[in-house]
Amino acid sequence: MNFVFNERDGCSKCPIRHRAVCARCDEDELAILEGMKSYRTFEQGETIIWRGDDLHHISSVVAGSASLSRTLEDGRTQVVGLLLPSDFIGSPGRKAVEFDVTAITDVTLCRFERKAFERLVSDVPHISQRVMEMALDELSAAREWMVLLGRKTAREKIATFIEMVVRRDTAPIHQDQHHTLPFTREEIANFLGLTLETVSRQLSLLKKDGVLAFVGRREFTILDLAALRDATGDDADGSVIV
Amino acid sequence: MNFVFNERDGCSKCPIRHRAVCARCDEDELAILEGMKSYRTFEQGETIIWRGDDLHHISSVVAGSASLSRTLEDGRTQVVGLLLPSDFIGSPGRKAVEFDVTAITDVTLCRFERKAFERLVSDVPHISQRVMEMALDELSAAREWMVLLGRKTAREKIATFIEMVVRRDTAPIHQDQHHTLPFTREEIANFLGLTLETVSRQLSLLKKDGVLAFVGRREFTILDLAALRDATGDDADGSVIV
DNA sequence: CGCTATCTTGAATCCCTTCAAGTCGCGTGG
DNA sequence: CCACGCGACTTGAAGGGATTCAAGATAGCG
Repeated sequence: MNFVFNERDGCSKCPIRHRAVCARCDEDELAILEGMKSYRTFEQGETIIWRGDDLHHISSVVAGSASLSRTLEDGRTQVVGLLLPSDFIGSPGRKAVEFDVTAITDVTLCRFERKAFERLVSDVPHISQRVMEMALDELSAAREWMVLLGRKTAREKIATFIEMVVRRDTAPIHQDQHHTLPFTREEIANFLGLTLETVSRQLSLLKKDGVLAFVGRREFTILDLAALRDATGDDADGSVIV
Repeated sequence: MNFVFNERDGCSKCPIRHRAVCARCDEDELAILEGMKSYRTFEQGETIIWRGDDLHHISSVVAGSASLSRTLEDGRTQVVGLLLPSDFIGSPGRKAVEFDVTAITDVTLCRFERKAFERLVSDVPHISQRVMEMALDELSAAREWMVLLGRKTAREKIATFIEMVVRRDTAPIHQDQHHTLPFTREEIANFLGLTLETVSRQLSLLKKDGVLAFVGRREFTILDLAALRDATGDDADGSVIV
């Protein structure tokens, strides 16, 4: 299941073939997409598109990760979404993007010219069905995050974040597994609506409380999964309804 | 353009005909929907569906308004969305709802049995296209709200909220127009991630600063639109990208 | 006209931020 | 190989904005 991305390969060998906007397409439809797509890469830290920029393409993240964020005039910034492989950038029907998109790691995008993609949305039901599914999933995730931003304490935010990172890595979650934080303290802070100092302090507290153990600054293991779950503020059952 | 809802009328006379999930449907498709729909009403304050409940229907709000919210174990609650006429409740493809849905005013829903609606999503492209559009719009709105919840001060939150309420009423916005807050202080607080006392205090401050004038507790006019805009923390241009 | 839910205002507290000073760790170049 | 330098991180102390707790005021309704 571990594909390595190679531009030369056709769509059928694409690592996100079964999760991206093309997931429901059959071979014939895939052939159409094949003729329309182009790739572009961005380096870590590079801005992929600025808020307000004209939206020439609808893109899917093939490899790497990116963030969606908004920065207020005085510099406060809030991350409103993470884009992982298979997630898409840009909305069909919108001429501009509403958030800054920044490459967290090196990123490869599979892009479609926007007008052409909008025709696909009209003509190929499998496309609109899949985009609908993905948008509804994103919407759920965004609302879940709103609860965190609006009502959770710093400790609960951090615990929820750690649990999310770990769940991305492995399912089901076990104790004593090794994990890596793929973000700086500042990125975590902008994601959780905190300052980087508070993030640092709360991580230290979780460490002091014997919930997490750190090896270096980014590598950690969970020592007490129950305590971590408890600290999230969510219901005991895990709060994840699929 | 001001339809009054009457169950006896067919879909073509429905007040949300051109905005709801059926917006893109032609007359033939509408005839199918006509045979599948049923109405149900809820009284103000009534819970329409609880988080975790089985989702038997996909519904559209025809009249009235409802809120989507989550309540943590200790009672903290966060409103994650407002449902106004034409907005839908429930996601095709999901067996349960993830948030509590509560009637803010008396509410009338137009409902489709979920399984049947999911077949529509597969068979009628105009449905999936429209749901896709609506989900993408909701997603944008949710992300915009995440910025507010994560990074704005109490004053900025209140100013943004007032501006939103006013924009719903009238476009373009003028000073000295009369408006009504359709929520209690507590509902506003749960929407903004604040306490009701803070909401009250900030409204009093805006009044003292000559930005708003109140007639009673819910009725107000804008005295200084520029100051209100300024207080939102958003860019001068209004931040609304369509 | 009085009752009650809603709202306002005050005072104390607390959690997070801000400001400031280090420490750590990693890559680079001597 | 180690010193150096710099970005990332940690920790402390002070400050502030929002919450909490506690009275009252107001308005809308029977």
